[in-house]
Amino acid sequence: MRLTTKGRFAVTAMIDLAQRQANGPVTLAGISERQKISLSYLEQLFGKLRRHSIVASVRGPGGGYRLARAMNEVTVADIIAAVDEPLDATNCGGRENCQDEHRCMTHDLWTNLNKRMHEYLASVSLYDLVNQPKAKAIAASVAIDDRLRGSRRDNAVVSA
Amino acid sequence: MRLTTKGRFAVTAMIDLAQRQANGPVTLAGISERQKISLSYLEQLFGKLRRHSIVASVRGPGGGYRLARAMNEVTVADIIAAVDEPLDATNCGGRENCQDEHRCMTHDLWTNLNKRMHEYLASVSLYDLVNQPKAKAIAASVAIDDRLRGSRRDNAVVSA
DNA sequence: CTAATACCTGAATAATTTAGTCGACTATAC
DNA sequence: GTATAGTCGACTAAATTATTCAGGTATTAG
Repeated sequence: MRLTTKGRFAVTAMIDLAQRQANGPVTLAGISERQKISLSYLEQLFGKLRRHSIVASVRGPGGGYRLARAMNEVTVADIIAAVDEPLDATNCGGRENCQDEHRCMTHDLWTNLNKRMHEYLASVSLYDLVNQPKAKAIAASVAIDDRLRGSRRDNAVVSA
Repeated sequence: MRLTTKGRFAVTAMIDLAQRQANGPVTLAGISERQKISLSYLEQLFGKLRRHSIVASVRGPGGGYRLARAMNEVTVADIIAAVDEPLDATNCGGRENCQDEHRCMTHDLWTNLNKRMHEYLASVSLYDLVNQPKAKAIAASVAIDDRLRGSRRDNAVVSA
């Protein structure tokens, strides 16, 4: 699981779409203008989102894109996975010779963190983002945090 | 907050360091060989980690790197922030003209998700990663269990 | 039917980031 | 003094990200 500016564009565009689809299909031209993302880049991203059945297209005048499922059925993980395709199988993709004990151990630890990240992003839906009662959002993240043992929780900073 | 292969290299290297530092300073050459990361790339990464006071260096023969703080005082967010520097201030970095109502709203929603991501990564320390229940042993026993019971585990892909 | 709209596709390319390489230098242990 | 190992800077190759261009196709309006 990677989290890059590309995924950020996709999530931002999807939030825009989710917010506006009530009035019918949303055009990429509109998203492009509102979110300042180049139209062709959006076309590439939405091509992938469509092929992953996250959005559906309506062609012709008055057309555009709409969500293919309910808002709470679309997670941030779905969006990022659709757009980042290459799914980056870890270095030693399962069967590569992990001769060194320690090498394999580190590898396991990393993939485990990766898995947790994925679970977290899969727990946040488009619905959560758009209908964000702030208390709810915090409660959700705390619930996730509680599943971790012995971790530090004091440093805030959040300059992400 | 970005999560790229660069951050992955840094986290992997830090896990390796954390596991081995009990025997004294750990050399980059060793990490390079074990984790298959080019030495010079590690030098770049550890230069940043050192300048962020996450690791400390010991020069000369027998030297290497050690953690600058206790394992549970170093979070994944710390590591990634140190290595990914540019801290990617969101498009409209606070004071850019957010004339369109909707534009600003989407922006807020995005930064909120970003913040939660950061909080999550800040809740996972190096200690958590290194001292987690041995995935390997568990995986092995589960595999045996499956053969005995003939049960089917839907392997949930997670190929993040 | 025609024209306008908007999705769809692929290719070329610029910009940026990632990753690796090289060469010279500094501190320290022995 | 010599070998070890970090430190620094600059250069380069490869990959990814983002944009632009140049065509298409499906659908609606008139």
